[in-house]
This record gives sequence, structure tokens and C-alpha cells, in this order.
Amino acid sequence: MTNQNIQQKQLKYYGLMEDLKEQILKGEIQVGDKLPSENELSARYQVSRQTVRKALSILENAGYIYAEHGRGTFCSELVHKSRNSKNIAVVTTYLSDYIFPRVIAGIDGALAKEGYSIILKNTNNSRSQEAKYLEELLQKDIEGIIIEPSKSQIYCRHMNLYQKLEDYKIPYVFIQGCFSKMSDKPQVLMDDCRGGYMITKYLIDNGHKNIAGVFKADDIQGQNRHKGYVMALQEAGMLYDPDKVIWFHTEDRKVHPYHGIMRLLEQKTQMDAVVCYNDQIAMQVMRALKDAGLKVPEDISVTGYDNSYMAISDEFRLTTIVHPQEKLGEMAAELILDLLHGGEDSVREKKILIEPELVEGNSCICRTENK
Amino acid sequence: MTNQNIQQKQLKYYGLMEDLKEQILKGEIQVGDKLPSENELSARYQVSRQTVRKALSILENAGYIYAEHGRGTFCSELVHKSRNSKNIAVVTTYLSDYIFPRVIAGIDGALAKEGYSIILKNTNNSRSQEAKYLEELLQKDIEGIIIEPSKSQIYCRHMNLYQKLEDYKIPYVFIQGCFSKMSDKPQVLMDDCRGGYMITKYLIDNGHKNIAGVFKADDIQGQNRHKGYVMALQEAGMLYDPDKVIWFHTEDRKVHPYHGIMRLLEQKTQMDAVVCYNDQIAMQVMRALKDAGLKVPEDISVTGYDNSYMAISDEFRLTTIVHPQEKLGEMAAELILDLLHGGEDSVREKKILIEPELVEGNSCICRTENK
DNA sequence: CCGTATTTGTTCGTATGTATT
DNA sequence: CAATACATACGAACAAATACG
Repeated sequence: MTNQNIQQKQLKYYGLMEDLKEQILKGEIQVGDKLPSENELSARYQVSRQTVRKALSILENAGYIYAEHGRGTFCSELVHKSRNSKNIAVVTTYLSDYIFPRVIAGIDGALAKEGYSIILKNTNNSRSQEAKYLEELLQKDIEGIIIEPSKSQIYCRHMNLYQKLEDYKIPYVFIQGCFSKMSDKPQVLMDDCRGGYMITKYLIDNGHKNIAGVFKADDIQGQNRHKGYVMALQEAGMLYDPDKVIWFHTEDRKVHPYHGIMRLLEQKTQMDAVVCYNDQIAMQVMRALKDAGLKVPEDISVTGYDNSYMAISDEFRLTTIVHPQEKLGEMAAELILDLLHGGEDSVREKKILIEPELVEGNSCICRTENK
Repeated sequence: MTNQNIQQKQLKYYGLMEDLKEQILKGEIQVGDKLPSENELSARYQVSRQTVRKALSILENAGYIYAEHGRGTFCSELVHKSRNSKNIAVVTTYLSDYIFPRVIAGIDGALAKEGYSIILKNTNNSRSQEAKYLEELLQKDIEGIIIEPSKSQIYCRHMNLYQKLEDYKIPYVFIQGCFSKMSDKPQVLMDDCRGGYMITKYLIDNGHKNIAGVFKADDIQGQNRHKGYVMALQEAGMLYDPDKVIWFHTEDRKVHPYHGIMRLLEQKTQMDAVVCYNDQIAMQVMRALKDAGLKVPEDISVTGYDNSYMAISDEFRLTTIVHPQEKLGEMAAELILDLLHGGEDSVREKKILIEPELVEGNSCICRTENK
């Protein structure tokens, strides 16, 4: 089977068929257009007329074209209608139990109503995997893609694949983050900059003077939350101290934040609060603080982000930002359905920013004028 | 057009095609039979081999026959779908963040290695949804199904759909549970009976005398865990008291266990331990006990099941049974791949029972001879 | 309306490659 | 290894429908 697939691409009729299909999908051959005659194709591609006919017959069976005796072969109008797989691909970075399930649940809820199914792909936050899966999906029968970009901070080296999606008229929607060069594309995400601003301002308003930060370096969300953190500090006239910020990468996410905090403590850095990238990181930071003999929130305040299950336990509640997970998934699904049904121009809001909301727990304390 | 139809019957390839089709429909060529070779047909009907191939290709496209390289052309069993979609459907009951994500992650990990994709379907534990999705999936391009049955305890009314899957030679694997009449089908599940037995025996061994139980009524897992609970009691020579068992249904899962415990307490039922269907229920039970002024584990011991994130928090750790979520998904994926590649008979173990493992927390106390 | 060129539809012949038995 | 059977490819011829001057 695999042999066949590899060889098929070398076959003359198969190559010709693919070539013609691409021209049709790219719109170089428009609906209703007359294709070159069999003899002309045979001359142009240097193959026999039989081979041309073989290629055309595949496309005819697939519904791309139809032949009229004595007139010619034409591009079928049914090209768009033949896309009724009712499948939407969802490409995520992690299948962890952190926030992903509810986003998927939201997407599934909205899609199931319209009879659509989810094809799930998980990149493990690897860019090469993302590229591989996009190529794979281009071969599959899908109507649209909802994608959470992998390492969204790094420049996208496979822009050509997204271009191909547009050529093939397959709509796509970014969730959670977006590559910097594609900020005009359809997307649904939190206003992370504002979220970072809000939670930092909350700490400032509660009298904190030395606010450290722990941010993820390799996605756009980390960048934006950090941006908000800086904005809040500057607005309050506080100095932004890069030494108080710990940047970690996904690959060593289990090691870095813990050791980062430890290092700050060893250096006797002044700290009365730590703004964390998310709840997961906040838990790691708190473990480090605890191991160092510090109490939260008495000695130091800690904030999270996402309002995950980690933020809520019996006694302890993390001050965090609500991540409207299901809602986000639902909105992304509805956006892609709009793009599918109405076409690109019919959609008013192609970029949806969700306003963050702060949830006050007991992981922070109010330091009014003392310390 | 009408002219064409009349003339088509005079065409050699069309006549041959009709002739062969009639033989298949009349049963002169049985399912699975080998057709005469192209050369033989070409000789018998006095037409060129090209003409034979044209006739055969029509029948092949229509699904009546299929050709195998080097072997011959055969009469198709049923509408033979293109078997290279590389899609496996995964039908789950809930997309909750409880244990589902890790199972999916396990499935995805194993499938992605072989280049397969997941098509996700979520029944919300509704049998009618399950039936609807199975019909939908029969229309889709899938190679196999991994299914967590909805309300596995209730008799399955859409057995015909599973029969259809077998007719179409689409393999399926049950996970988590299985309908009672289909216990010989491929499946991967925990030995829930043994799990229920182990955790109950643990309580007995630690001196508990009055062990209540909370079980889910509408899935086979609840039945099995309850069976193990009863086995452990009987083995220890303890009376099984149905009044100490609370059965709840999925629909009112948020209400029942809490109120059930409250009712038992109001009736002043003697209780020194509660065996719970899973961690989620254990948390609800513990909330009820707490609201009633009882302390865990000092006044009463509580056990869970699944070893979910709920079982582990800073101070409190639930005594529970490990649910090897990723491993289960991985095994299910590998089983379906085996069924796909090797055929049904090649697989040794079609039924995989995972041995449970007990994790001791601090939600139980040892009552040696007092009380 | 006719004739011619173009284009697809059908059929035959031939050759080589590749998988299976 | 040889025989068998399907897969691909090329060349040629004629038929039938259509377009156009």
C-alpha cells in the first residue's frame, strides 16, 4: 500500500491528474471553464491521449470535471458541493488535562449541532509536527481547520502551507494564539495583554511593591501577558526590573520555574508577589516558595492565570484570570461555520478578543503601606 | 441523452459490463468468487483486453468487484469503501476534564505513530446519540472505531449497527466498559470488579465494620465495582446491607450522592467508611460528610477510584485505585491497529483486562478493634 | 444546409512493469 | 524461477457529437 502510494506520484496519469486538480482547486481553472482538449494535453504533457483520458476519468469520477461529447471537458460546478465531508480538523498543542478538554467540548458542542465531526490532531507544541499535520490534512477530506499554533512566538516557517489552505479555499481559525505575521486572519483568543495588566494592577492596588514575573518564552500568550505586566508597572510609575522576570521554555517546563524562583531567593531579590504565566506554573512557584520556607500569601502573594481546577481546592483558592474555555471553543467553532457557509466576506468579526475577568482567591494579601 | 442510452447497450464494454453485473446479481458469481481473468474474458467475449478493463473498471467504481494486483478480480462482499482514510473514530461519553483527556492522549500517541487521525465523537452518555453517531460514522471514511459505550448497563437496542460494522469489516474496540451481550468482542477495560474488591478489602483489613457504598447504576463499571464490593464483604463474613448502598444515575449525578449520604446520616445508619464509585463522587460524598459535621478520616474513611487530579492536593490525598488512563488508550489504539492490519484472527488477546492498583492516601484510618 | 475541423467516445493492438502463486 | 494476472503506457483508427464558416 505504501509502495503504491509512493509510486503513484511517479505515474504519469496520476501526476497529470494531481496537476489538473491543483489548477482547479487553486482557481486557475474556474468553474465552467473548458479544459484543454485531450489532444492538447497529450501534446503539452508529452503523454499519450490514453494517459490523459485516464487522468480525466479519475477527476470525472471524483466530480471535479465533466465531459461533453464533441464539445470538450469542463470544470464542474459541483467542486464546492463535493466538499461535504462534514469534518473540521482541530489542531492542538497539548492533549493535557489542563484546559484543553473544555475548549474541545465547546468546539464539539457547537459543531455537533450542525452535524460536523472533529478530526483531532496534537502537535505536542512541535512546529515540524504542525507542518506535517497540515500537509496531511490537505490530503484529507476536511472543510475547515481550527488551530492552536505551536510555539506561536517563533516566526512561522511554513507559511506556504497556510497559503495553500487559502488556495484550496479551506477556512482556518486560530485559537489561543496567532503567528505575528497573521494577525489579520480569523482568530479567537483572550486579550492576554489585558489579562496580564489586570492581574498585575490588582497586586499593585493591593500595595505590592516588588512584583516578580514568570512567563513562557515561546508562545505569544506569554509575550502578551508579560506585556500587560510591564504596562501595569509603568502605569504605576514602578521600575520594570528584567532581573525579576523568569522566562521558561516549554521543553523544560517542569524544571525551570521552580529553579528560577529558587535562584531569585538565593540572590535575595526583593519580592512580595509573583505573577505567574498560568495556574500550573503558579503551583510550581508555590512549591518552590514553600520549600524555601515562605508562606503564601502571608510572606508573598502569588497569582495564576486560566482559573483551572488547580486554582480551586478546599482551603486554598488562587487569585487568577478566568479562561472561558468552553466559550472560546464554541466561538471558534461558530466562526469557522460562518466562514464555511457565508464565505470570507460575510463575516463581520474575523478577530474575536475575549475580555479577561479576574477571580479573587486567597493567594494574595493586601499590604497597605507596611513592609 | 436518450439516444446515448439506447446506443450504449450496443457498446461492447457496456454490454459486457451489464452481462457481468447480471451474473453477480443473479448469484451466478458469488461473493468472493474470482472472476475470469481479463485475458480470458477478452477471449470469451471476443473483445480486446482494453474493452474488458473498461467494463471491469465501471463495476469496480460501482463497488461490485475489486481487483487485486497479481491475483485476479473478485466479486466484492459489500460496498467496499476506500480503506486508506487513515481515520479512526473515537466515541466517548463525556468530554469532561476528569479522565478523558489522558485516554485520548494515549490513543492519539499510538495512532499518530502509524499516521492515523482521530475523529472525535461525544455522546453525552446518550444512547440515541451513540446510535446516531454510529450511523453517521458508517457513512464516513473510517477504518475503525474505539468506543466507550453509553450507559453500558442498559441492554443495547442498536445491536444491528454493530452488526453492520462487522458486515462492513470495520473493526471496533470497546473501552472502559462493554455491553453485556458483547463481552466476546475486542475490548480494553479495567478489572473493575477486582478494583472494587481491592479497595473494600483494604477498608476491611483496616478494621472497618460498616462500609457504605455509592455506585453508578447505569454503566457496567458501577455494576462491577459494586460486585467487587459485595465479594469483599462476603469473603470477610460481613453482612451485605443493601440499605448501605446508594445507587445514582448519570442524569442527576450532581444531586444524588450528596443527598444519598445525607439521608443515610439522617437515618442514623452505622457507617465508618464509604466506598465511592470514583474520585468525583468521593469529593461530593466528602462535602456531604463535612456539611454534616463529620471529619474524614477521623470519623469516617472515604475511598475513591481513578486516581484523578482530585485525589491529590497539598494536604489531602484520597485513597483510590489507579486508572492507567494513557495506557488504556494506548492499548486500545494498538488493539484496533492489530485488528486492522492483521485481521481479526491474528490477534491473540481480544479482551484486555487491566489489573487495578491501590494507592494509599490519608482519607482512611486504621480502626484496630475500637469503635 | 453542407462540409470541415475539433473534440470526446470507443475499440483494437502492443509493450513493459510488477505483484502473486 | 516461471507462469499468471493485473497496472501502466503508447499508438492507431474510427465513430459520434458539436462548432463554425
